[in-house]
Amino acid sequence: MQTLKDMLAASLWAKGLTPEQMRRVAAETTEKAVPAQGFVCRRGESVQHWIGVIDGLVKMTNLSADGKPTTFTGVPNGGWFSEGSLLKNEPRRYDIVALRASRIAYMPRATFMWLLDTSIEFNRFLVVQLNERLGQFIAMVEHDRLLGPDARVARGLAGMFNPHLYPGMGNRLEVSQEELGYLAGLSRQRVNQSLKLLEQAGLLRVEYGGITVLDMDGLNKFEDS
DNA sequence: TCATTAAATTGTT
DNA sequence: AACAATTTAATGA
Repeated sequence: MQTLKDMLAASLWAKGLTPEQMRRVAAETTEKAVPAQGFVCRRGESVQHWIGVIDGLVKMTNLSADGKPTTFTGVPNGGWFSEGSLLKNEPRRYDIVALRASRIAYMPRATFMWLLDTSIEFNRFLVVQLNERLGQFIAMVEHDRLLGPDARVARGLAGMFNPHLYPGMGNRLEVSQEELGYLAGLSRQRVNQSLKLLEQAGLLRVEYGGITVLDMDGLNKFEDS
């Protein structure tokens, strides 16, 4: 559990800001508690905020025509998202749902645009963030088609520890196996099997209410068929 | 602080 | 999907 101020201070993009810039950001960014399974924001809404996860875990998800939910990625503590839709000024394409009770930071569009206009550092950060995100999604398409369930769990987990997108993550992720199932698109039972396999491979440790990553590199390289 | 109970999560079928 | 086992959190003595 951390405060909005802590989170801002820990965010990479905030490091290059002047004290005045920092003050404005802190003053205009609001915080909201979202219960588990609650909507952080909905598909179709016009995008008015850049959104950060102060504490908790959210997923970017969508419903296919036949009602099957598809989760694209999870965003843990310290992650910011929505810059793409903000820049394009289009309606939001995905539902953002809290996987557990979370506290969310909302930076108004005006503040975001102002940072974009005044801070070189902020622009630099965004370029890196967009590039990382692009890589993440490309990799995800690849994985969904080429890798088996065990590897998908492995890569999905590894993706949540991306230091560019989600700085300051420890090596422990507090997420139930059920939640991992939502993220990987697998049943809880299958996730349970996968986690055991990965544990036997020495890549992570399965714990009550979460997992601890032991070998990030190994997770990224894990393959099966 | 310890014991009991309820709730959440895991492991297995 | 259902069930049992396990862990944590909450309660009260």
